Amino acid sequence: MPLTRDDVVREAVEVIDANGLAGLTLRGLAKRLGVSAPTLYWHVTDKRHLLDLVAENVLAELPARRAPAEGEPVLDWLADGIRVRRAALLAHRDSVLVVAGNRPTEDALPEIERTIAALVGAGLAPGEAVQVLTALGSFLLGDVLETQAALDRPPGDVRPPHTEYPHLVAATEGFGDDDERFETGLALMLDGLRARLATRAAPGSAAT
Amino acid sequence: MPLTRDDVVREAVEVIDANGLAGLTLRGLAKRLGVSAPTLYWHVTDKRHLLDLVAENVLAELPARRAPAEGEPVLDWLADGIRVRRAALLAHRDSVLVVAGNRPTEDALPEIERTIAALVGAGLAPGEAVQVLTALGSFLLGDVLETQAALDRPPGDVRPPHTEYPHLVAATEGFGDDDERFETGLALMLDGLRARLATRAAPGSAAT
DNA sequence: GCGAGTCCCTAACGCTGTTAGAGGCATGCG
DNA sequence: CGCATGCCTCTAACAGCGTTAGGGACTCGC
Repeated sequence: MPLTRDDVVREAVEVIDANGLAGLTLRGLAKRLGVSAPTLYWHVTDKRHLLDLVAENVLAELPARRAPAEGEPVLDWLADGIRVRRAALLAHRDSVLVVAGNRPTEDALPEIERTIAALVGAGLAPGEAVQVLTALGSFLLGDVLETQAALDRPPGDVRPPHTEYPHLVAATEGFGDDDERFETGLALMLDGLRARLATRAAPGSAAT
Repeated sequence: MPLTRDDVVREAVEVIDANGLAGLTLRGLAKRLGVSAPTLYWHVTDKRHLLDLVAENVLAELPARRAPAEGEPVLDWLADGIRVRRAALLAHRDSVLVVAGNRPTEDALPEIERTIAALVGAGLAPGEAVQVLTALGSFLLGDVLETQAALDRPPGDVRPPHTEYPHLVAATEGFGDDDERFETGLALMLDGLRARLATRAAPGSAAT
């Protein structure tokens, strides 16, 4: 059975997961597939193209998203979607470097539309809803980027405690892990959003 | 006058600004400096090392930060610091790719200490303060990453409007520019932080 | 005068993405 | 049956990359 494009993409994902994005070479990938390097150019136009397909493949792992359930708070539903995305990104090494810069794929549009609809339904202006959604996306991207970057450089990263910085020392103790740090940031944004929605839905409970 | 390490780093920054990180090659950089490629290894141990120095150089452009003025709201002061950082990152192409993964430099510590101190003074636990600060940093990084990635891929990026997605269409109209999008996200996080501080400073104005 | 240190050079190695061009192998058509 | 057409793969090779080996000037302190 001949090699398919999907075989190539899947193997590329495995290589990246194992060796990082920098560890992905066409020759190495070809060898793993039992094929010579130029052969890959029959299945894929470019390395850049291959990476686009890899990004698509990673994002396609996201489970299809349900609409918010009846009576379910919109913000809870929103937070859940972000957590799912974060998990998907964290599941693949260097995922941010691969995914960043990709405009949303055609088939991601329905979900974006649905999410914006939910936010508009909650009281946001359409443009505002997109801004809020993008901001959440930026935070997600930055968080995963830092988390994965920290994983790449662990050797001897312990710094001698500087007693001259008392707050910093105190902080490193009650800091928590990556998930906790993420949840703190997410809570911040959602709380801000909640406050904003409150001023929209009930503009003073008296005026207008 | 012989070449100095600073000459090399400064020229590297210029090359990245002009041609992007991928456009930086040691041979090209050497030619611009009127020198052969291996000569660079006299001034710098590695390309990786050079990039570390570039990152340091970019971050060093940040103006020394003052402590919050008497009576100045801490959150305003905090927001200002973030805006300054964003401007510095946006001023250099691919800055996120260069800077990401660098643990804070030794001489960034005093400022971090000062910021944490301000947040703790406002009512946060030390660990919490670091989490909040990191979250703001993640958002900043993600925002700049997306902004710069969008700049790298502008050719024919206009998508035909899909009338099947009414909210999306409505949203693209009132969307605003990059700065506005950033300010929306920043406001979200700061509002969330404000709400959190309110519960700390005055824990119920009745209980406890 | 001379060793040490500084700053630069040419030559070359192994790797990368990528192209040129050819060949085998199945299928469908005359 | 013979033959052409697509599919899938190959070897050979190119230019460019980061990097190393080794050497050669030129300046300083002794």
